[in-house]
Amino acid sequence: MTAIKSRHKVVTVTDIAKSCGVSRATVSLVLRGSPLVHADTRARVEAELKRQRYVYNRAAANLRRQTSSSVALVINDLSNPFFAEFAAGVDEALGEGRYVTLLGSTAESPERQEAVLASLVEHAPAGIILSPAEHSDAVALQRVLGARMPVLVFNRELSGHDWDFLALDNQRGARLATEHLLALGHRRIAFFGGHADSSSCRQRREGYLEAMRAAGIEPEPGWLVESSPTRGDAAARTAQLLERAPGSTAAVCYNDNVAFGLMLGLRARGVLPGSEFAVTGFDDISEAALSTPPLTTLAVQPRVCGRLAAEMLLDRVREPDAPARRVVAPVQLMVRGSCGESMQ
Amino acid sequence: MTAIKSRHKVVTVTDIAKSCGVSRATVSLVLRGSPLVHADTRARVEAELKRQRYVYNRAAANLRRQTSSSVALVINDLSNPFFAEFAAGVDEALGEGRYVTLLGSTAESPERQEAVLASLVEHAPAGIILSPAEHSDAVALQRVLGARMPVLVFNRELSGHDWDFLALDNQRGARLATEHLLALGHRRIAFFGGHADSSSCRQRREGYLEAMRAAGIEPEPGWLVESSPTRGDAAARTAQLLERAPGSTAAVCYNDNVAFGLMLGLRARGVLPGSEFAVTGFDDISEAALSTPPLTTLAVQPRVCGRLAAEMLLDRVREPDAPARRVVAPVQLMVRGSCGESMQ
DNA sequence: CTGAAAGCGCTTACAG
DNA sequence: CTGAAAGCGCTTACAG
Repeated sequence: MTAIKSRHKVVTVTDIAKSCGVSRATVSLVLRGSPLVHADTRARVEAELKRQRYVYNRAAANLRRQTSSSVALVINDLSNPFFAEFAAGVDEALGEGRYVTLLGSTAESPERQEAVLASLVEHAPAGIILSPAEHSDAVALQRVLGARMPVLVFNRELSGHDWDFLALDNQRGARLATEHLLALGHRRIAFFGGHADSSSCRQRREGYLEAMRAAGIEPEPGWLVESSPTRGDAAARTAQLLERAPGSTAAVCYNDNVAFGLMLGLRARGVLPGSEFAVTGFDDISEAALSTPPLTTLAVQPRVCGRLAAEMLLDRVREPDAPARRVVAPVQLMVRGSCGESMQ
Repeated sequence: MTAIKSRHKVVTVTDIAKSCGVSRATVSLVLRGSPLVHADTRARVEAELKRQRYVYNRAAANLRRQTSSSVALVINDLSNPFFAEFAAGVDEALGEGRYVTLLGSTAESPERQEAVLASLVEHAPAGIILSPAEHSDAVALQRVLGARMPVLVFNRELSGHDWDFLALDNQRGARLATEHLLALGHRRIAFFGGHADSSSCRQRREGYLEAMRAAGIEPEPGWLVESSPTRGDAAARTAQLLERAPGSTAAVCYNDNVAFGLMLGLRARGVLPGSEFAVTGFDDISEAALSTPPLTTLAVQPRVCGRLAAEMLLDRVREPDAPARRVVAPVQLMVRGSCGESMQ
C-alpha cells in the first residue's frame, strides 16, 4: 500500500452536531434531505455545514448503507479516439446518474486487464463496463468478476457469459456500404483489412457477403484480404489486394484507418482513390470528412454508445435479475467522395 | 442518491476468521502481509480466503486507516486524442503506484467542472490532477478544493494558486519551429491560429517572436492571425492570413489542426503547401506523419506527460509541504516535408 | 421532531 | 504469535 495519511483534520457530522447542539442523526437527516427535521434546525445545521466547509464522506456512507456510487469503466485502448469518445459518453451519463467513474485502461493486454479488474473490484463499484482487450480470456474474467456485480460488455463479443452486451451494428454497416457501391455500378468489390478472427471483422464480412449475394454476386476467396487494422499495414497489403482481386474496382474496408492506408497504397501505385478505385471505411473518424477525397464511411457516434452503455448498466444495477440484453447501436452511412460518385 | 443495495452477501474478514478459528485481527494481518503471523496460520487463512473468494474492501480499510487509494483525474476534453492519451498515461502510472483513477470529464465547461470536482471530492481522493476547462474560474476552484488535498494543474495556467503545474514547453517548441523555417531561408514568417488569450498560444507566440527577433526580424502586426484551434476555422481564415501578411512564405501554426486547416485553405487557392508555402504544426497528431506532404511539427508525447503528471502528484501526496513545482515537458521537433525542405 | 445505540468492513494499539 | 476492544464517518431502526 502506498496510500498516505490525509494531511488536514477533516470536519465530520460529529463536529457539526456538536456546534449545533444536535445529535449526529439529525445532521445526517439534514444531509440526506429528510423531511423529518424541523425547518429551523435544518437551517441552523445547513449554515454550520457551510461555515465549516463540511464535505460529505461518501465512502463511509456507502459502507454503512451497503451501497455503491461508482461504476468501473475498463477500456482496451484509450488512445483510440473511438474509445476515448466512448469513455467520455459513459462518464457523462454516469455523472448524470450521480455515479462516479473508476477508470481502468488495459492497452489491449489481457494480463493487465485482469490485474486492473481485480484492483477495481476491491473498490466495490456498483457495476463494470468492459470494453475487452483483444484475445481476452472469458473464463479468467468470469473467475475475477464472478456473479459479484453486473457487467456490461462493449464492442467485442466474449464467449459464454450471461452479461449484457452492446455492440455496433457491424453487419448492417458493412451491408450498407456494400449496397452503396453496388448501386454505383461496382461488381468486383473486395473486402479489405481487419483480423478475420475478430468478432467485429466477422460481422462486417457477413454484411458484405449478404449484400453481394443479394445482388447475385458470389465473391471469390481472393477478394477477402486480411490486415492489421492500422494504416501502415493496410498500405503495405495493397499490393496483395490488387494481385489477389485483379480487376476489382472497389473495396469495403474494415475501418477508416484501413481505408486510409489503402488510399495511400493506391496512390503509391498511381491509382487515384475515389475516381479510379472506390473505397469505403467504417467509424467516421474526424479525418474522414476532411481528407481528399473525403471518405464514405459509417458513422458510429461513440459518445452516444457510451451513454447507452452507461444507461444499460444502470438499468441492470436496478434490476439485477432481468434477462441479459444484447443491444446493437445504429450506424449511419455517410456518403462522401471516395466511391467514385462523380463517375455516375 | 441512486445507489443501490448490492445483490450478493459478501464475504468479510469475520467469515474467514470464523472458518479458520482465528480472530479477525489475524486475518487482517495475513491480508496485509504482516510477518507477525505464523506460517501455518497464514497458509490456512490464505487457503480459506481463496476458497471463499474473498474480496478486500478497500473503502472500509481506507476509512479505518484514514488513507486514500484513489486519485481524481479531471479532463477538459477527452475526445481530443492528446488528452485521451494523457489520461491513459496518468492511469497507467497511477495503477503502478497502486492507485485507482477517478475520472471526470468536463467538456470545456467551467460549470460542469465545478460540479464534477465537488462530486469527486466526496470520494476522498488522495489528490487531483486537473486539466482545466477553458475560462476556468481559479477562485471558484480554490473554494471547491480548498487546501483539502494536493492538486496538480496540467497544460493551462490557472492564476494565483500554489498548486503544482505541468505544461508543455510551448515557447521552446514554437522557437524551434521558427528557427527551422529561418534556417531554410524563410524571412516573412507568419504566426497563425489559436486564441491569443490562451496561455499556450501566448507562450507559442512568445517563442516565435523570440526566434524572429534573434534573427533580426521584427514581425509586423499583420503577421499574427488568430483562429479557433480547429481545422475548419483555420481553413476559413486562410484568406485573412494571405491578405494581412502579403508576400509571406511560411507560417508557424498554433497546432496541427490549424496547420491542416491552413493547408486545405492554401490548396483551395491553388497554393501548394510545402513547396510553395511552408507550414509547421504543434502536437504531432497521428495524421502529421501520414498526410501529403507530411507535417513538420512538435512531438509532445502526451502519454509521457500523463505519467509525469501522475508521478508529480504522488510525490506531492507523499510530501504535502514541499514547495510547489512548475515543470515543463520537453517537446521535440519532427522535421518532415511541409517546410519546403526540397527547395533548399 | 430529536437522540442514543448499533453496525457497515476493516485496522491497530494493547494485552497476553 | 494471537485475541478483545475500540474506532474510522456515516446511517438507521427504535424510543421518546
